[in-house]
Amino acid sequence: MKLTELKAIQLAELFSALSDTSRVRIISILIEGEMSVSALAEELKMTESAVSHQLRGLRQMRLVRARKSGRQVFYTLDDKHVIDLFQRGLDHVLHG
Amino acid sequence: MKLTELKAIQLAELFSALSDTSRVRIISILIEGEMSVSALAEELKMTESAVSHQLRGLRQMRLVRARKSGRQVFYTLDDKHVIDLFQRGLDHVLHG
DNA sequence: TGAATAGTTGAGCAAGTATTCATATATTAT
DNA sequence: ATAATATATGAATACTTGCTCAACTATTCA
Repeated sequence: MKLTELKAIQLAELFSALSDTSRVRIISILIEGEMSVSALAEELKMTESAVSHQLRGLRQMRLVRARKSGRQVFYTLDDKHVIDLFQRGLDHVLHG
Repeated sequence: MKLTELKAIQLAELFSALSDTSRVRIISILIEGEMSVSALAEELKMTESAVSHQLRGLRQMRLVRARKSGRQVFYTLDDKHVIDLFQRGLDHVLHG
């Protein structure tokens, strides 16, 4: 197939977005709908700081979008392609 | 969606398999057909040791299978689901 | 048998990453 | 204005990971 080095890097980066347990859990929750940082933190039993750090990464990868409302920030999923990959990966894990 | 911790870990591990440039390049070559370690190493301009280390990981994840012939070892792809994920990821990278 | 070839493996190192902690910013409430 | 709340961020730390190097096994060739 002979990928260029650039394409190989981009592909690895794409999958890296989903290669961490915390990010996987964040995404699995956001599939239900938008949620604030503190609500995510409570759900995940993680500190708000740790969640915020991961959300920054997901933001930079354009996987989530932030909406500010008062002093809260609500996050939603923003990349249909990656979410589709996520669902397919999940199918694989759940049934064969 | 509320994944169990175990499922989240398994999903992250699945995507981790494809989250490194070297592994992506190895898989992209093996899509064409089986290849020996040294041939892979030459194609990828990597040492045989580095390739062998990555192949071990891919073997443990059941992504590739090894076939020994004389003193050579030929590797082929072994997990259709993950290869399907790979192709979808590639589509995403190649066209939008 | 001895030398050469193909691959594997473990140790060690360098680079990357996720979390915590402390601090900073922004918004709301009193 | 002050205090409290929600989030973001930088530095430090602990952990992970991919590579190199050296040593090892297995196979073929002379």
